[in-house]
Amino acid sequence: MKSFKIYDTYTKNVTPFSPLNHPFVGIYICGPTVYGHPHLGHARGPVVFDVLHRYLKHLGYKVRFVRNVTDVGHLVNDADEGEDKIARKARVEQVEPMELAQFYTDSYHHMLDALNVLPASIEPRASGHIIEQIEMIQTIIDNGFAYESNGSVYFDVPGYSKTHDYGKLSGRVVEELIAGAGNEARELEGQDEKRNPADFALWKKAGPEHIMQWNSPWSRGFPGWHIECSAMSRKYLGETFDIHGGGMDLLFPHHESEIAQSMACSSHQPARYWMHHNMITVNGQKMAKSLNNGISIDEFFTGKHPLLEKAYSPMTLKFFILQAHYRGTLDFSNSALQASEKGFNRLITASQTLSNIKPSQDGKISIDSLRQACYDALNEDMNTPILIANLFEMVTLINQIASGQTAISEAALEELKSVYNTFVFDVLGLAFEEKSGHNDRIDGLMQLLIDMRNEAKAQKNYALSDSIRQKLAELGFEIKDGKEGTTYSIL
RNA sequence: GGUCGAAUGGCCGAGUGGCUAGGCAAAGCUCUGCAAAAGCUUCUACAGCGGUUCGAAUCCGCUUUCGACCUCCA
Repeated sequence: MKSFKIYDTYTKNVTPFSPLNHPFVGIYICGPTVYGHPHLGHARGPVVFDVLHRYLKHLGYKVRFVRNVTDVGHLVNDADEGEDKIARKARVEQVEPMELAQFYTDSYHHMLDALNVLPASIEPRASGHIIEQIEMIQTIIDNGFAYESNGSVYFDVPGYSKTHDYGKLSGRVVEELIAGAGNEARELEGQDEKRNPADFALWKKAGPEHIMQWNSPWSRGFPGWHIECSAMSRKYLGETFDIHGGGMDLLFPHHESEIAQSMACSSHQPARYWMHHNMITVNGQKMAKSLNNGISIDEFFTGKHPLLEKAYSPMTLKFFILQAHYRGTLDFSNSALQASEKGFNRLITASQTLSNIKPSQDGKISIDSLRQACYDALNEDMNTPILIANLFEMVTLINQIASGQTAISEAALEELKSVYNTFVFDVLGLAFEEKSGHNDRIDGLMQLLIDMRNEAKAQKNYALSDSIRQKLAELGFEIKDGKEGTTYSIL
């Protein structure tokens, strides 16, 4: 059996995964900045890393999964100048900053619940770790890698890069960053506080317009962009932990700076593996606020957006995401979503079919190779599309058995049930969707109608039987006549 | 402008040198009172031009088109 391998962005190789302290695995994922409702693109990271979380658990690891909530520190403008994003929005909406952060954190959690994402072991907030951030900044200053300037503290990139490789993760050339390459066309405010344009803020002195501010040795202010993740991952996972994940757009400067901060603080690489998922695009372009092409999660689930032909369910979205490899871009389109919707239904219906299958003495089917193919797919850098392809092979097998075209032994059937349900529900984290609500009373009611229709059929009263079928279809119930009897599903 | 990446059948999307996924859509057949569901079958693609090789979607070069990052971003 192949071992679990993941693509490490830092070394740019697919490398075998082995945890620092077997069987424990520490994972840190950069969570959302809670200044707005989540959009479609925000769903990808949680879904991708949920599979990682679930698969590692399935493999027997004890996982501590940390996902932060950024409720301070991200600025509206570049160059470390400008208002805190959250504070700005709070002023606009006339509410407490923390009220706003809570509101959008809840919104984010609603999305996670809908997508059946496992809860994080720890979900730290940046605003709750100001002390840790200040301590870390002080250590970096003491170590000579940061300097104070007018109440703010900046990381000394040129100084750091004399002895360290700033830019390795994101493929930047540090000399060009130091020279300010790419900044020529931009008007950057407050660069005079910095010794070098490549330097980034660890602490910012707050002006009176900043609602969120804290005391520090340097000024009353707020922490910089990147220090929160370094401080919180360090606190909960240690100076070095196993996997750090996030979107590819965080590669630079966020993750690059995290590495620098950790190295400057403790001479340790923060993460042993860096995993980055790609973006969801709309018409080939990244979904982003600035492009005004964002579809909020709520709009997606209700279908209320000009780009949407209809509403799509959370599981359709999850399945859509999992049908592509996490490192490739994934382009949104209605036809692709509708294909995913049908594919997901096929997969989930097969699970129900499977539970009704009867084993046979002369069954010759073996699913050993299919099971192995499932593990191989995930072991090879979490290739969920190949895993799903293998699951569909099982679906065909399940349907063949159910229609009597082939037979399966009791032992093989148990194995098939175990493998299929494990991967569909436990590892991929897909779930039945209670559209109108399957329950005992509906089931009983439906059985009554099915019996009545079958009686009509037996009496060749097709007008009545077709009428029952038609009326049920109009109500969203699909009647399926199989060899083993009649079943129904809710559309 | 710099750095990096992508181009696969009607659509989505795997696949890194020979065995050429999977889903959706389409067509035919089986089953069915008729349907639906399900099964079987068919549709065999790799942007273009060169090169390497016995053999290339896969490696190399060039061209074209597109994208990401370089600024908050999942």
